[in-house]
Amino acid sequence: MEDSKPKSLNFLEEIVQENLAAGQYPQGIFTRFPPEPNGYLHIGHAKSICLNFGLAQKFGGKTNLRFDDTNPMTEETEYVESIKKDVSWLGFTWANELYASNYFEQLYEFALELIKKSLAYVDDSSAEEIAAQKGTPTSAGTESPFRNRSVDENIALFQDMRAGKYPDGAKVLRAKIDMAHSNMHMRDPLMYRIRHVAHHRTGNAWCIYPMYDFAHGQSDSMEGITHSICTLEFDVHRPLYDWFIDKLAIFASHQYEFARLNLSHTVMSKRKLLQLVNEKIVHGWDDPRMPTISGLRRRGFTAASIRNFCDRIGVAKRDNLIDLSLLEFCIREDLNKSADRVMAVLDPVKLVITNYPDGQVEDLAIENNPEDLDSGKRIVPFSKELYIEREDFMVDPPKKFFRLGPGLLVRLKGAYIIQCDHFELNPDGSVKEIHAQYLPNSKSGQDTSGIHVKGTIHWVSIPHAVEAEVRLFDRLLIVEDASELGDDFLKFINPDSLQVLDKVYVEPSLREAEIGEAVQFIRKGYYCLDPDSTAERLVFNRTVTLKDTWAKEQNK
RNA sequence: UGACCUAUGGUGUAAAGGUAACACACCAGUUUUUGGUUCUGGUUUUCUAGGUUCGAAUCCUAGUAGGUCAACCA
Repeated sequence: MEDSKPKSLNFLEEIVQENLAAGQYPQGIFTRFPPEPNGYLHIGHAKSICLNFGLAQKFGGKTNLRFDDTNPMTEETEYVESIKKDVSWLGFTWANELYASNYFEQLYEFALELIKKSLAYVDDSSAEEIAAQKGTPTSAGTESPFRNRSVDENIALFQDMRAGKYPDGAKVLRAKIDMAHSNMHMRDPLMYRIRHVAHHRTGNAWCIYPMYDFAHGQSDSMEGITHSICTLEFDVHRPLYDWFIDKLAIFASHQYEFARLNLSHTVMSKRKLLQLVNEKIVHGWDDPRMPTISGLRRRGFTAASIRNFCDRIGVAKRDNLIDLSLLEFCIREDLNKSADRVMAVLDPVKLVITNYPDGQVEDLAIENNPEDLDSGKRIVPFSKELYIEREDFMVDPPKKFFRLGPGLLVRLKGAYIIQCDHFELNPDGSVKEIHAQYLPNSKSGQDTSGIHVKGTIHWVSIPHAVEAEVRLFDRLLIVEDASELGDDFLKFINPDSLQVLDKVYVEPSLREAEIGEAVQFIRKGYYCLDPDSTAERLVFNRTVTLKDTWAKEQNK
């Protein structure tokens, strides 16, 4: 039985459903994810990946991974590898791994075909001359003096271009359409340019390379792509996309456009991300502050959380600016269910339990995850001297401070209730050491004290503590919307986007942590072990904080 | 003085001419050995003006606002 009330479809799904209902694609639908291998994938690409693969999955189709490698100046195999890794990591399997460069010979034949139909010509004009011929959006262009060369001359010239008889920039192949067209892209667009540059896959086999517009649609067509989805700015390319397919009389792929993802407090364009890397504002493409897939992965985001995020943001044709808090919600939602809880004291202050026997150690069994009863328990050693969080003690606490202060009672997580009776200050006025007494009959799980305390705080036993480094990340930009900042965006970098804590104490179980494994530091946030870690020194990345209503309360 | 795309709470996204809803965010309460989690409730919405219609977020017209387009980039 079909659902009587199907979940509402997005506009792309509606299109596919209508096409299918009309019997247009009996073989099923085909989509493709077509990155240019000139940089690393970011979360905007993740949206496109989820859309392309998701559409095919939903309607029983398939998705190709096609590298749009028509510009040898900028493309490298390094990027191909990282892109494949990221798409796989996100959890998608492509039907075929393909390259636009696979089609160079066929595209060349297509070009000859258009020349023979008098629909393309070789132009000797310079780049500047061609730009001048284009006119402006509000005034028609002018025709090139080379526009009416004979078919035979064009064929000979184009063959010579391929044969390498001309230097870069000497000639181009142009489509003969309409220099007065209201769409600039239809004013005799370039099809081929000369580039005596080695290509990462075809080497020196070619010295002419097709432009995006002459490669993309035909590549789609050759692969039988039914739904070629791309971002809004390609909308104006669609008439040209259709024109080439029509004149070549090949399988009609269709292009559909959606609004790209914009995320608050960050930048998304490859150029700007590259700038952050090159100017060493971040430490690389996989810096955990970067919105790249590799950065998010290193930061501790799970593939499921990113897929979920892409699902929740939806898809439409209007410009959007997604609040970072939605991404944070998605990772918290995932990790809350799956991450084991551990204790780590980020800003330590010493606590002495004066009535606890010297030298005694208790191995406490503490639940790993209250959200997952199957996760079991782990052993955490408890002793007379502990570290607690500096912010969990106040000399003169306000009314609703449910933590430690002179005379106040608080529970040590998984251990005992304690009461503070004394503290010592450093010369600078900061707290040096806190003294408290524990209630021996208040042990966690076997509490007969009858006392209920409002607060529970985390701790680490000093003799058992493992020292670690913790890296706290925050939003990259101090402004929400970077869209109109232009190159000025560097002035709005958050100076506190990275904060390194080099003397953090974590419980000993963390010695067994694995790179990338997510844990929750109780009351502090979700963290994961960074690849920079060594056997001697653990380095943790903060993925995201926990929601903190106390902090919010304080800011009021 | 162009063409094309778009306009729904703070942010996104639904509602196929018939009660404007869902998520995030925010606020209040509940639960809790994490000020986490859970659960409950709440605040806030159809760009403007006309028109068609019994009825318009939806259709039409005109405005307004935002975006895109003039790389031998993709």
